[in-house]
Amino acid sequence: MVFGGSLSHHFVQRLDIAGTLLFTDSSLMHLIIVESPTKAKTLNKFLGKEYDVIATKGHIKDLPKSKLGVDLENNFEPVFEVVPKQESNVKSIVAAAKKASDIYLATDPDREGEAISAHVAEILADSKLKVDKKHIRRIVFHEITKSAVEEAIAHPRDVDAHLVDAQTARRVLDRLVGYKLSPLLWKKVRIGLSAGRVQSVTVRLIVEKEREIEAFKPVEYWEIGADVTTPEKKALTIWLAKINDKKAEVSNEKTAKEVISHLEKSTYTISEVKKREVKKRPYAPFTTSTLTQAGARMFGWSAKRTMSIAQKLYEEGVITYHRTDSVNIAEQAVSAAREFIESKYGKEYVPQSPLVYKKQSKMAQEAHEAIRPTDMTMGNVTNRTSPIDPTEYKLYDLIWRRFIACQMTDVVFDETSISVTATNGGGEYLLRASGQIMKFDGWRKLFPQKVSEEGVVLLPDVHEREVLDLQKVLSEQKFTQPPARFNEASIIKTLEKLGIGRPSTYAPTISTIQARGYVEKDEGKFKPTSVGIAVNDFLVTNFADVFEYSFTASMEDNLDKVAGGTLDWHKEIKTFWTPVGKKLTDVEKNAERVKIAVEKLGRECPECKEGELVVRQGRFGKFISCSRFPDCKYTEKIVNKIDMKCPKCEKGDIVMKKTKKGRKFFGCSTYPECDYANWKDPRKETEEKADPVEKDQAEEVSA
DNA sequence: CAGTGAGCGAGCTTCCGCTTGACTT
Repeated sequence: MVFGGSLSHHFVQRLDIAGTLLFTDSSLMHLIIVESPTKAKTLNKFLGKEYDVIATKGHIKDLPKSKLGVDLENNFEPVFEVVPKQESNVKSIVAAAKKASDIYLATDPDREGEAISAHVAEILADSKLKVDKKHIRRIVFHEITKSAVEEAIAHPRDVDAHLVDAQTARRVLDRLVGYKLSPLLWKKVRIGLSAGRVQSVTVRLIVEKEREIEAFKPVEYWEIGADVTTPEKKALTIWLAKINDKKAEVSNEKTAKEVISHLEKSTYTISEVKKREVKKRPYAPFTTSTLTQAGARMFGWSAKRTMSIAQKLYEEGVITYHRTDSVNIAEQAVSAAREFIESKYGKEYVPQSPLVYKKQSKMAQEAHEAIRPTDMTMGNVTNRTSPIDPTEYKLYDLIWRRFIACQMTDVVFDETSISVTATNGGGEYLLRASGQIMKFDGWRKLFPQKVSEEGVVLLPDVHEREVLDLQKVLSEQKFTQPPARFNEASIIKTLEKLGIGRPSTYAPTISTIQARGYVEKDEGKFKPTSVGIAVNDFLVTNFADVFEYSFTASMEDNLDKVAGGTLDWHKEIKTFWTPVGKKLTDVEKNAERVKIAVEKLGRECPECKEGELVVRQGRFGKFISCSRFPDCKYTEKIVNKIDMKCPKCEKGDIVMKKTKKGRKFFGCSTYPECDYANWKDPRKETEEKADPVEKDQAEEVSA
């Protein structure tokens, strides 16, 4: 099967390379190497049988896990080794290459993808292949469509050594920060801790937010308004906006009482009625960041959960790749969406020209498309032999609606703003009411607005110079609120804005900082622990530059220079590491061991009767011990009982615990007498089998 | 998956980013 003009061209080229061999060995093929196995499967389906597509499943070479792998004495020379878990996969790639006449390295079109291609090329160069090294070429495509692949194959190039250098620099920098500063923490704070360019700054955000909250002083203010009626006896509520032509600021009870007494005696006249049309564009299609934020906001899911469900949808072929920072959409998908919208909702819901979205982050690499359904009609989800899992459907439906909506017309509101002057009671006051009425739903057809949302205030029909009857002056004392703690959605949003972390690392980073005991979730909000605060202050004090919020952004600027060939990567790393390395030696030698704050319980130690019991944080979470440690070694466990007897011994209570990695599990309180243990909440086991949707909600409540 | 803090001093912990299974006691 010949597939487009560009391929026939290659066919000729291939004959030149391999000569008559092709005619005698029909097993020789064009090999395409990609990263994702699902992508390989898709490509294998729509490329002909002359093509073989195989996946690297991510990086195949990396620095060793148990060593630094960077030679500080020798210009930061890194040691990239085949990743142990990838050995068998690498063998398959080499085997496939041995059957190939030419090889296309089609890993993702970004820094990491370029490095993977380089690593594949290195491994293949060391193997005995029939194909000449010259015929291992690099191709890139941003969409998994036939035309994008055809176009890519028509324009092969060599691996970009500068881009690979940029990846090397990034990798070496992260390794130096992680593997040099973590051991420093083991020495100065506690064993098993970790530091890193991304995780430590994420903890810093949470620690500093907590400090803002602690330092916050509520400020009193008064909200003042009036219930009035129109000449037609229609009710209307208006709110104070200006006093004597200045912004109304009522900050204490005395002023409030004065204003209220004036308003009670005032005459209310409508001074202005303004009507205007307001349009709102739909939201951009999902990226990893916005998808995980929506998963948290709409379903209460953790980023990890949203991503694992998205992974399944991707593997089932019903959505595009879910680890992406791009809002770009394949042209074919846009046309398909427009056709679908017209046939299902009508012409008036299709914009004149397709809507184009601009990247949300300056640091976005846009190696993939936005996250979207692969079939606009949902046919591949609804017409299945076995029905889709309800939880998967929930996320799929959200992705589908967000995408279809992103190519629909604006929602149009009539916005009315009524200004009312209140005079003759002492002082001159301006009060306002505003409301919106939806005139055309547009993309809101797929996201109906709830009555409780703003903009659905219905206003009576009124006219300028009409006089209103005062029914009641309204007043309420209020206080400004402290800033909100981060939750999963807002921390991911902030990281993305700062350019810190990547789509593939948002969820794992959140898991890591919890597993290390740096932060805890309290009703879905992140709070720093005493260990998190101690480690953060130690790192920020001693290595201010590295853990600055802007560090990653300036690193990226330099990596761009490396990628452009105007900066040598060794030089970049040397400039970075020289001062940090010096500081490290100094801190290692001179810094005191960090003391971690303990919470006092105000209870005497039952063993020595001298010390006070305190809550300490160990590697496995919190526990109670004597303040006189190490003189007194008394400890007490903090048990988290759930209301259930152990099903195995029927004597102990079920308690909730955490593993070293921070994963929750349920065990028997009489351990080690009884060794009952379960990953899942034993109370929910029976419900789960009965109703998978219920299970889903139950898990979230407990999470 | 059954602990924790300090310090004893054998051997180990740790990073970010790319990608999936292999694990489920």
